[in-house]
Amino acid sequence: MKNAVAFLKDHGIQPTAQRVAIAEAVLENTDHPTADEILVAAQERCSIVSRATVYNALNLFVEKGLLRTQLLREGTVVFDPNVHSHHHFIDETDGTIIDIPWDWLTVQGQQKLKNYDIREYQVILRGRKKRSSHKGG
Amino acid sequence: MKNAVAFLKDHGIQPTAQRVAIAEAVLENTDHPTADEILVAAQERCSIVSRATVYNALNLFVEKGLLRTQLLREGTVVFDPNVHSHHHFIDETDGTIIDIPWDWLTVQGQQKLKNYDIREYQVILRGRKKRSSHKGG
DNA sequence: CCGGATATTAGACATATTCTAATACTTGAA
DNA sequence: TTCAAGTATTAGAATATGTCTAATATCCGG
Repeated sequence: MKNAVAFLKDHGIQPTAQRVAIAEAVLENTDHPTADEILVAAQERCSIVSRATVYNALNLFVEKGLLRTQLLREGTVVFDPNVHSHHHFIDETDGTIIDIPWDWLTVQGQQKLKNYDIREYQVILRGRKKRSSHKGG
Repeated sequence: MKNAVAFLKDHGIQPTAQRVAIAEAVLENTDHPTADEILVAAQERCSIVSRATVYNALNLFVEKGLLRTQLLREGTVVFDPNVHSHHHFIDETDGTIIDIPWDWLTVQGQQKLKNYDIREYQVILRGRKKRSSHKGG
């Protein structure tokens, strides 16, 4: 996040020190962090940020379209700065969540669902990431 | 659930009065209830059932393969007596969760995911159920 | 009926999230 | 700079889901 201040302003969000720290902690984070993980990262970054402020800011960011929540972990919501359509893979060994590009997968058969107005969908896959032999992973 | 007692026995579960009430409350319930909803339904059914027993029994049923948990609602797990592969549609107006048969949808492109061992997957769709004009729904 | 294994229970505990009400900051105008 | 109004932050209380504990109750084979 090169310019979190401008990014927040562009979305009509007053860029306070706390919000900038929270934005920097989450907006380029592809690890699907929880609110608590974002709290820790934001506190490391610059200022004294309270838990309530992290929740307030995250909910505001979601409302303003900077973030989306995803139901991918038991007991807690995770935050995803990728607000475009995509799929998710969950590694069962350690719970790692990985974004899967939208165009890697095609879902066919939606004409069967003619009684439903589908606004969005995603494929959620579970399994294990293979360790590739010659490249890092 | 015509014979919850036999069903529990078949799965190696001692069929106490509480467990039978819980089984009857959840095993033919396609509404994807939460633990708390199951507690209420079980209490209506027959006996004094405590919250702890509901959680104990539900976790046991999951372990023994009678139920599966699904992450489809914020803040709480839901229980699904359909333990076979299927998809889910979530009605955004009221949160209703509807099972979608496995063979209605086909997911293509999994060769792109050659670095992942996929154990299972499902499509999660969100939108609104249309009211069909000549049939109930 | 006895005793050991198993099941149930209330309430304590842990955690995630929201609410409340007080305090602090920001901003624009005088 | 100072003021006031609006906005943001905060600690801690409140709520909700779920687990744990330790005491009690039930079940079942002998």
